[in-house]
Amino acid sequence: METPERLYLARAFATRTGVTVRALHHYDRLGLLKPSRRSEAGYRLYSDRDIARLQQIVTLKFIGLPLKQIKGIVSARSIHLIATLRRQRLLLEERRRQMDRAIRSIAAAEKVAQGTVGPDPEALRKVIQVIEMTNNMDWTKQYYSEAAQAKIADRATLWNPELQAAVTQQWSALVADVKAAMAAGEDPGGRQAQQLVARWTELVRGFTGGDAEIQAGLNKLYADRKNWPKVSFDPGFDETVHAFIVKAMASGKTSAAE
Amino acid sequence: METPERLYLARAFATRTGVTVRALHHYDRLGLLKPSRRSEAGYRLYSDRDIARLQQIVTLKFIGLPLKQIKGIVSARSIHLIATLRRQRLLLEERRRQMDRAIRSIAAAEKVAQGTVGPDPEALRKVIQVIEMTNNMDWTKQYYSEAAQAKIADRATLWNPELQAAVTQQWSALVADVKAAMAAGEDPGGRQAQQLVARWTELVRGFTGGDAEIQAGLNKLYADRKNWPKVSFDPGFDETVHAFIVKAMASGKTSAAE
DNA sequence: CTTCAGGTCTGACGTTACGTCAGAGTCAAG
DNA sequence: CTTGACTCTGACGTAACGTCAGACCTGAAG
Repeated sequence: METPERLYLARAFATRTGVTVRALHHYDRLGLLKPSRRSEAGYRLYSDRDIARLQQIVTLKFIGLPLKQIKGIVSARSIHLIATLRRQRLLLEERRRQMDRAIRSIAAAEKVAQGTVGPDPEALRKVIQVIEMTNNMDWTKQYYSEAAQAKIADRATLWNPELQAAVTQQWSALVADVKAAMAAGEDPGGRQAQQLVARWTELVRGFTGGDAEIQAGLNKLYADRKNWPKVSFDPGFDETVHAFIVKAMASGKTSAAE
Repeated sequence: METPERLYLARAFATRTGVTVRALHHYDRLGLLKPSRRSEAGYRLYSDRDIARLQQIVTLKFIGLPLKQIKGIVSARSIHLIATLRRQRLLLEERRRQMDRAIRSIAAAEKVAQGTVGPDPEALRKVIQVIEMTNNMDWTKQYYSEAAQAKIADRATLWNPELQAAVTQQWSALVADVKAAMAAGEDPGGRQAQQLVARWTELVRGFTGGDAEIQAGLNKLYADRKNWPKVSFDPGFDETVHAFIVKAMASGKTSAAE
């Protein structure tokens, strides 16, 4: 009989397919979806076949593919369809892990924020601390054994922003003192240096609680320092400082861990 | 003694804090982080205090806040810190659900794509089908009881893209026939109409498997049709078609479900 | 003193997927 | 003929920088 070629004007087509008219213009310009016809006046006329194509586009957009790739897939045959799907999944999974970390950090921050009263001169600082702390714990997790992780989580119950601030402060001070000692040409075996070592091991104990498993994880963590994300804690702590302490430890009788 | 006011040049400051020089320029222009001083030549000179501020910025960026909001938080006191955290968390959680759906869809698509051989004239179509199918199942989940969901998952094992294509095709054909019957002024009680009803109930049975719980969920789903996402399946299916079938069901003795 | 490598500055355009005007033409109805 | 409702194209805006490009600064080597 007759071809029931229904033609839709922009808005009709748009509402029927759930996109906006402007998006249709966009896809048109990109060559992603050109209407099968144009009216004399230049109006876009979409057919039912266009619906199918748009459907594909929308679906591929749903899984997060950029329009350029979508074009490659629906226009020509992209031999790499399977590879593309896989890459996209891995990419999304990575982002998801990232978001999980962010969400956990915020949740932790909300708890301490609830605790603070008044406006927030100090609240912000605490929130920042907690977010970084949570993120760091999340991030360093990979270096610890299951057992060590459990123990850390256990010890984490007695943690709070104030303590964190104090400890950070102590590390900064210690690092500064070590640098000063080095600048003064202090002997790694001397009494001065040994006192610094004592403060150092004391601070480390504050974190490990003297636990060997935690200490082992900490060593692995430090060994991989070149891969640390740049943003973390870090109170001026550098290679030379660490080297000095190690030397001082060796020359002293202190045989504590690295 | 003397103020140990260490000053960093752009690159030094950037590498030390893990951001790029260009990002520093950007934050400067936005008024988010202006270096405490400038050299005679106009070079940016960052101090240790700037480090602290940048640290805050980076941390807030980590939880996904836009720079504008970050500015509000670190510059003035944003009384809404707690509210901001909460909103941001909810937003991220929403996005995460969205991503989870996409990931599950891709995973399902990868399976069928593995199955297909050669290039992909047909593969794309299958992949699209599977993605939509998975997404729809994910989406419609909310309407079904736990028990119904289990049963659906059970029945889903005998599902495949070809079947899906065939069923979609049958629905389209049926809807077209119903429309034709209505246009012809067919009597809802007539034999023609009753045959249409039979086809209809048959197709519904194909999905429900005759299960009452699934049927109940399906009814809830349909009742909420005004909230359906525009993109889904939908073979031309509209209000008038449904009304005709309901009337035909009522006038016939067919007492099957709605 | 000149040159050269390497770092810095500002300004402008590119990116992603459209949203939001703005000015102008189209179309059916009153 | 005038509305009102659409449509079209072009241009600018968005977020957070990346990437030149052209010009300037600085310290060291020749």
